[in-house]
Amino acid sequence: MEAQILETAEKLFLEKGYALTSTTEIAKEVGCNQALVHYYFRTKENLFNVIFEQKFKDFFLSVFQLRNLKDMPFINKLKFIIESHYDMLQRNPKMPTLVMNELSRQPEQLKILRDKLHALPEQLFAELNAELQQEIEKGNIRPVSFPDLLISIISLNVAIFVLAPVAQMIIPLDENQTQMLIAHRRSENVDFILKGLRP
Amino acid sequence: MEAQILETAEKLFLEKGYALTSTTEIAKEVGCNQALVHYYFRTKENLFNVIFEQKFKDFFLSVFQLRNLKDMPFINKLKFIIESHYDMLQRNPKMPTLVMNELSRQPEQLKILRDKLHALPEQLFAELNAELQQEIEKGNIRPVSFPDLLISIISLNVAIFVLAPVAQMIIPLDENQTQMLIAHRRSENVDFILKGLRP
DNA sequence: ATTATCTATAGATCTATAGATAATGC
DNA sequence: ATTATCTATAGATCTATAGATAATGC
Repeated sequence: MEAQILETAEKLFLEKGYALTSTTEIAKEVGCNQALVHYYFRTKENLFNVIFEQKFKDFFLSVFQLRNLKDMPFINKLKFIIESHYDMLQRNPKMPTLVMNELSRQPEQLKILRDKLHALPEQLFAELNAELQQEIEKGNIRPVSFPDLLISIISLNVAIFVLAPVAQMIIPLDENQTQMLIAHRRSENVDFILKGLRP
Repeated sequence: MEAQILETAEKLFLEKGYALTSTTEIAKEVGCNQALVHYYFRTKENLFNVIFEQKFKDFFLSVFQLRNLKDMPFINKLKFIIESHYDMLQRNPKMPTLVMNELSRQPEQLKILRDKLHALPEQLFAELNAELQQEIEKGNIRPVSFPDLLISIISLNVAIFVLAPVAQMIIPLDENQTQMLIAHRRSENVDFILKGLRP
C-alpha cells in the first residue's frame, strides 16, 4: 500500500500539480481510504516533498553522471550531453513544469535542494568549460561563454516539452505527429547548437 | 471596483495560478467583500477566462502584428522579431507558465483560443516562410525548415523566463545579476540564432 | 504487541447564492 | 428603479487526527 500510494501520488502530482491533487483523490485511486495516506506520510506536504526530492535527484543525476566517456572529442561529448539531457526529458516530460511550479510555490524548498545537489555538477562544468576554452583557442569553435552555451542547450531541450501543448494551438498535431516532432527536435537541437558554434 | 477586481485577480492568477487563488483572497486584497467578485463575474472560472483570454490575445498580438517593417532585409526582420518576442516576454514574464498550466488544466479552453487566434499568424508565417526559402536558395542561409526555426526562437526566448528560478538553484544570483542576465540573453539569443543560420 | 487499515469527525477553507441595505441615475 | 455593495449561510471540499478493528510478527 505504501508503495502504491507513492506511485499514484507521483502520477497525480505530475499530472495536476500540488494544489489540484488531494489526498482524498490519491486514496480513491489507490483503493484505500484517505486516512492511510496520512498514516504513512503524515501530511500532504510531506508526501509531496518525499516524491519531489527523489524525482528531482534522479532527474539531475541522469544527466550529470555521464563522465565515463572522457576521451571523446569535445564536439562528440557535447552531442552526447545534449542527447542525454533530451532523453531524460523525454522520460520525464512533466518534470520541468512540476519543478517550476513547485519551486515558486515554496521557495524554501529551493535552498534545501541546492544543498543536496550543488556539489554534483560543478566539477563536470569546470572540465567542460576548460575544454570549451581550448577549442575556442584552437579556432574550432566560435567564442561563446560556457554558461551561455549551457543555457541555450537547456532552453532548446526543455522548451519543446513544456510548450508542446501550446504549440498544438497554432498547428494541431495528432499523437503520432507529436511523437515525430519530438524525435525530430532531438537531432535538430544537436544540429542547431553545433552549427551555431562554428567559428 | 469591477476594474480593481480584474486587476487584482490578474495579479494573483499570474503569481499563484488558478487553483491557489481564491475569490476570498481576491476580495480581501481589493478591500471589498467576497460576494462582489461573484456579483460581477458570476464564477471564479469565468473571471479567470475573461482575464486569460484578454492577456493571451495581447500577448500574441504584440508579436504578430509587426508587419509594418516590410522592406527590411530578411536577417534584420528576423532580428527584429526575435527581439520583439523577447521584449513581450520580459513585459509578461509569468505568462508562459500561466498559459502552460491553465491549458493543461482545461484543454477545452485550447480550442476556444485557437478559433480566436488562428487567422492571425498564418499570413505572416507564410510570408516569412517564403522569404526564408528565397534566402536559402540564394545561399545566404543554411537549409532549415521554417517551423524548426520558429520553435528554436520561441524555445530560446521563453525558456530563460520559465527556468530562471530553477537556474538560481545551481548558480545563485541577486536581483541585479538576474536583470543583467536577462538583458544579456536578449542579444545572445539573436546572436545564437543568426550564427546558427549561416550557410 | 506492533503495524496496517478503517470509520468518523473536527475544523478550515472555498464557491456560490439569497436576501438585505446602500448608492446612483433617471 | 436600477445597480452596487454587504451580511449570512448552504453545501462541498479538503486536511488531519482520534479511536476502533483487523492483520502480522514474534
